[in-house]
Amino acid sequence: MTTDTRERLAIRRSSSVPAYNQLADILEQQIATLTDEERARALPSEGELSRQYGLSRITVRQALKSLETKGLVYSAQGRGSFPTVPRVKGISGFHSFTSEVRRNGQEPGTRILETGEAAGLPAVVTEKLSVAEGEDGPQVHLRRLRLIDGVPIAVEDAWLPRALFPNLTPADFGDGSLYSLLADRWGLEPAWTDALIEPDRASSEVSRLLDIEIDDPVLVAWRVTVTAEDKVFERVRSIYRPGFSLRVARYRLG
Amino acid sequence: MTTDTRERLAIRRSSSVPAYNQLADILEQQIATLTDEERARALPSEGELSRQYGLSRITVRQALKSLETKGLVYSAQGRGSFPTVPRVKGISGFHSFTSEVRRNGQEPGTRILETGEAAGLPAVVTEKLSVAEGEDGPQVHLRRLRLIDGVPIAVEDAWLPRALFPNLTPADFGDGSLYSLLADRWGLEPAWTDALIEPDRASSEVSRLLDIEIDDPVLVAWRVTVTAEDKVFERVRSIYRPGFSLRVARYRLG
DNA sequence: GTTGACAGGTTGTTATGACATGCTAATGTG
DNA sequence: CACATTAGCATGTCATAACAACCTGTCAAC
Repeated sequence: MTTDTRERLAIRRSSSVPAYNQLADILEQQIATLTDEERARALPSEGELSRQYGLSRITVRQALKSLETKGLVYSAQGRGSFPTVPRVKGISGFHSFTSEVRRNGQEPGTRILETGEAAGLPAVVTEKLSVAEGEDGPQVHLRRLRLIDGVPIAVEDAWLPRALFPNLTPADFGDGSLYSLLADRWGLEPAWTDALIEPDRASSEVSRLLDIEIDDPVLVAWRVTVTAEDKVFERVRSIYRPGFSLRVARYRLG
Repeated sequence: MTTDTRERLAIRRSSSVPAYNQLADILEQQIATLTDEERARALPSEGELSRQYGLSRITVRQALKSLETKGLVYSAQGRGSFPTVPRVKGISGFHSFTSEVRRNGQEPGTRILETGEAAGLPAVVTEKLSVAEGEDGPQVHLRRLRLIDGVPIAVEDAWLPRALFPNLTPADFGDGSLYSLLADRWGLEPAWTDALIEPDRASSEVSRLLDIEIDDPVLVAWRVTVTAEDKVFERVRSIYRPGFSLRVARYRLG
């Protein structure tokens, strides 16, 4: 197996994708297919990878560093680099709902409840997410119901700043992934999110949408998502049904 | 001011602290004292910093990269590096409760409710945090009530693996910061955390401790914290009172 | 059998150098 | 004045090199 498989996983120097990114992708995929016993062993050493892929050690380290930042591996001086152990399962409210539910082996669903435009953000949003005066402005609004295997899981209100997405219209909100659309048309991707999570009781409207009782305990998440260049991408309020667990995986401390 | 101040903030090459860490600390502190207008401007360029501190560009980049990983700055090719904008306020359930409440300008309090030892983790914990068979083992248990300005905020159950903290006894749980103790005695620090957050109703016991009504909506957080080398540091269940917002700041996506 | 020194392998830190790529503002041209 | 070009500066990528710090297993000495 080895030689043949490895040949296909070579770094393309002509590609516009940096070599360290290509290597990181290769390693990430290899790690994903490891058995539990193999995960306990060290990855090939930096020198080994350097030789195998014909890259300098600096480039190899850059690839490993990016995997470490993602929380996929850790390095121990004198010992080597090792895959980390995934510690929680479940759905995160932070990444793409659709792809995450699907990766979890379940069927995601989305129903658009309402779309529109607004001159600014509602007061609750500016308060919860401490939006500064100058940061407000025209928004595109989107209200969706999220489902897993047909069961309503959350009511989501999203506000997208018109300034960042000039030609975006409510008509663009189709079946496809919203994030994919925004990445394709404007080349913008979410990189970070800040959130506030609080307990609350279901209002009559929410109870109707989520098919639960009024006053049932729900979880409310207020999020602001920014790009790598710290531009606000969207602001979201999500209301999750009781019994649903929000997953916060690989959160960096310190 | 300039010359004098900058002289004191020099990199000590004899120190055991790496130069890039020293520079990162200097920059982090400088950023913290910037006015809003100054925060909109770029930091000194890599070449500038390189000259100012007598470091190679690689070392400067390493410092900037670590600040970027923390979410404090971002870099834009062709333009420079810039401080990011803090987007949410509040208390995080993930870092040191004491220091975070204090930084927020409030007075933290902790009351130890119960300490003890156990042969293993309770079933709820192993289930929620999907603990593997071999990963269980003797634990030191600690139950605390957390307060802010005298108001009870959360009931926290923490389980620390005996294997990682050999000589730890319930008697060690004093007034001081638990994290500081663990760092001093065993040289271990939390680096990552995985969490599940879910809504629930207050039980009679919780309602008594938090001084709320039975069935009030509360927020339950299940967390497992690991060191940089992916060793389980502690597992915690926290139950937060209604009205309290859990902050998840600078969570990396993608 | 236990201990200690040591060799060899591993990651960590730092330097120098070169070129690629992207942005901005000045310059020049119509 | 409006617009295209361009020089200069910023970060991004990648190579080579050297030494430090740390860990593990081997082997000799006790």
